[in-house]
Amino acid sequence: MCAWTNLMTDFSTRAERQRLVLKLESIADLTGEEKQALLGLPMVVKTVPADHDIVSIGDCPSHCCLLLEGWACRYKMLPDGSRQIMSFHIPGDIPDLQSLYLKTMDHSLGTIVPAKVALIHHRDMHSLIRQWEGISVAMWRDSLIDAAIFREWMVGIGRRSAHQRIAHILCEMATKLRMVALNDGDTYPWPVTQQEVADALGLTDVHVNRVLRDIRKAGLITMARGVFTAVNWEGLKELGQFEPTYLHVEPVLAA
Amino acid sequence: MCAWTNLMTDFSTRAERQRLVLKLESIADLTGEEKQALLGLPMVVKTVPADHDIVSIGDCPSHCCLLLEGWACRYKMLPDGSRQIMSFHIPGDIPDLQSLYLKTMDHSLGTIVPAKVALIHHRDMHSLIRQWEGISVAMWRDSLIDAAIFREWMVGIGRRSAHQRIAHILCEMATKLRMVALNDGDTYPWPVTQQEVADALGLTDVHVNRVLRDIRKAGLITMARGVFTAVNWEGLKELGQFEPTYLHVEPVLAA
DNA sequence: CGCAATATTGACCATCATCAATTGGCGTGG
DNA sequence: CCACGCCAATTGATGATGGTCAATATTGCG
Repeated sequence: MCAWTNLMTDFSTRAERQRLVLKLESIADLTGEEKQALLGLPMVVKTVPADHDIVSIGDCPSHCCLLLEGWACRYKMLPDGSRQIMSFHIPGDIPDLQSLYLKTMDHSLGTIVPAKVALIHHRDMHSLIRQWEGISVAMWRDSLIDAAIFREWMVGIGRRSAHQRIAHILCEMATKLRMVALNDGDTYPWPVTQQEVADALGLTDVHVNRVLRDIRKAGLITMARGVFTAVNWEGLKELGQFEPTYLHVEPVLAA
Repeated sequence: MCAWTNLMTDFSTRAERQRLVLKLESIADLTGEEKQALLGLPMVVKTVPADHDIVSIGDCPSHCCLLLEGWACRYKMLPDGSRQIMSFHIPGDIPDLQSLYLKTMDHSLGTIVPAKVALIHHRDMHSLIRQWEGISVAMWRDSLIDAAIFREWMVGIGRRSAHQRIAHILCEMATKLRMVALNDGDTYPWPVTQQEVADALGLTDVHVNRVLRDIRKAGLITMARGVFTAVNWEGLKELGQFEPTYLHVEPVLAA
């Protein structure tokens, strides 16, 4: 049951294909030819409502998906009905790149808010990777950075307090949003419910609520109506022990 | 401070290079030429004592490491001295493949017991990947399976009880050991201390001890002197909610 | 305006952490 | 061969972080 069948469909605009170039350029160097090749990549654009799967566990997708608008998350359900969210994704991300090499999805990818995604056929992606070294390197780096973020989340869930975890994820998402210029000053979009934060951090919604109140009262952030502001960025970083090395934003020094 | 400088060093034997072929064949199809290419790969063998880093956080390695003997783990230390282990590795694994594309280590790789590793220069690995499609696919799959295991651990630490987590990790390691024929019947090597299990699962050593006692008393396992036996494999799987899909051992159907 | 989803707060409780002491296994050296 | 010492395993007592259950307030939205 793919949520996007029967939904609005269109061919991609140039601006949308440009998004992919911008994303990959942020993680590896690309030649002019490589950028041209990316701009020629066939993509089909679909919209997906909030809280719907883009790809579900057990699926064997034939396409990768580039997130154009909205937020998504990867998650797994447990037998008792609880959920673990394993990553949040923002525009520019390619959350199911892995389906290129692992046929069966071992988790689901769902929207958090209404989203627009571009579907890229595996065949096309494979031939691009085969042909262009720079694109291949960018894809490698992207999925390895993905894994690095998983590891950092494990550290948080395993060894950090609830206060530290929440501060940390705010820092992480703020940094990721800044990298693709999706924020305005110290203010960031925050379309995630407290229940979703709880599912991401191994907590309950009730506890997330209390901790957010503490962090607000401590004057580190404000948060309201889908927006969060880092009032005291240094303090927030310190509370969350945020050290962005694992995001590997280091200047990319060619292949 | 590389732990292996000044330690015993040697060129690899054919059997050791064969290990790499076996590992990669277990995750992707290789042609005869590709296997030959792998057997020709220059490797230098080193021994590393127990509890020493093979690569440390912050390092910029010039080599990848193939684990030949012993167990290793990837981990991060926290400011308060606590530790999160993010993966266990057994012979055949290439735990720092990521250093091929991400210059700086964002975590450390250390031994659990005395180990023997083969070092492969990035240059050689890169040229192999560039030249041989099958080897490239195997490497991709390997690092994506790695990421899938991280995600599964997140699920455990975030949402499973201590009993479930411990049962789950026993199932996982048993399955991995069976895949490379490192066990004997229902008995598996288990060189990991309770403290290390605790650091992997986000628990304390004391609690791991109590939970292991429960699981032993329930007749699911026995564990002693570096060896563990699955007495009731089905029961253990059920307790741990172990579903090995995420290990992607599905029959590999060509590229 | 009214419903539904989300956020918020309170009271109580459980899992797991902390602190501390004891036991057992095993290698080493006298 | 046995005593010593070290490390890991084990057990007990107590406590704190975060979970559960439940009620109420807000907010967004048609």
